[in-house]
Amino acid sequence: MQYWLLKSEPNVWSIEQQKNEGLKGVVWDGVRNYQAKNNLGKMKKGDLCFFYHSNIGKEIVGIVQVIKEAFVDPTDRKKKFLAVRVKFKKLFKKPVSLADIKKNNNLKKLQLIKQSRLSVMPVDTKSWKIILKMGSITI
DNA sequence: GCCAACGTTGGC
DNA sequence: GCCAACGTTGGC
Repeated sequence: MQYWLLKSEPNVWSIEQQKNEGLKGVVWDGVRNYQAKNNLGKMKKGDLCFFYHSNIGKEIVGIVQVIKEAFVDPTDRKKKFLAVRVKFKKLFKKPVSLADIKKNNNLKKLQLIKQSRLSVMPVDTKSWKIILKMGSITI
């Protein structure tokens, strides 16, 4: 089991919309960055991902789960990039803001801080657990 | 709205 | 293959 963080602007794709799609989930497409693509390619069915709202909110708001491993992004005409299918899993009781993450010395290594432009990134188990606690949820 | 940090493109 | 110019993302 591997953990990830997915980023989206809530006015494009919010956790609420994700929730509304229910069990069938949504295709996570539109990624046009090689580093993000490589990460998508490593995802396994069942992996869990934090769902981060960029720009508006700037906080981790929930968790989604990978239900279909990487395939060619249907929106990519050149068929170079990948997409996965994810479904809504859980909402944070208390969203964990970027400011809170920055304040926590144990989360210094999160790529979210260093590489703010990357939209798909791995999260190590330790950080995952810390953030779950901060959001006062269990999985 | 500004700007830093990246990515990408295209001329050479 | 290098690098300048340009475009985009996202925090502030």
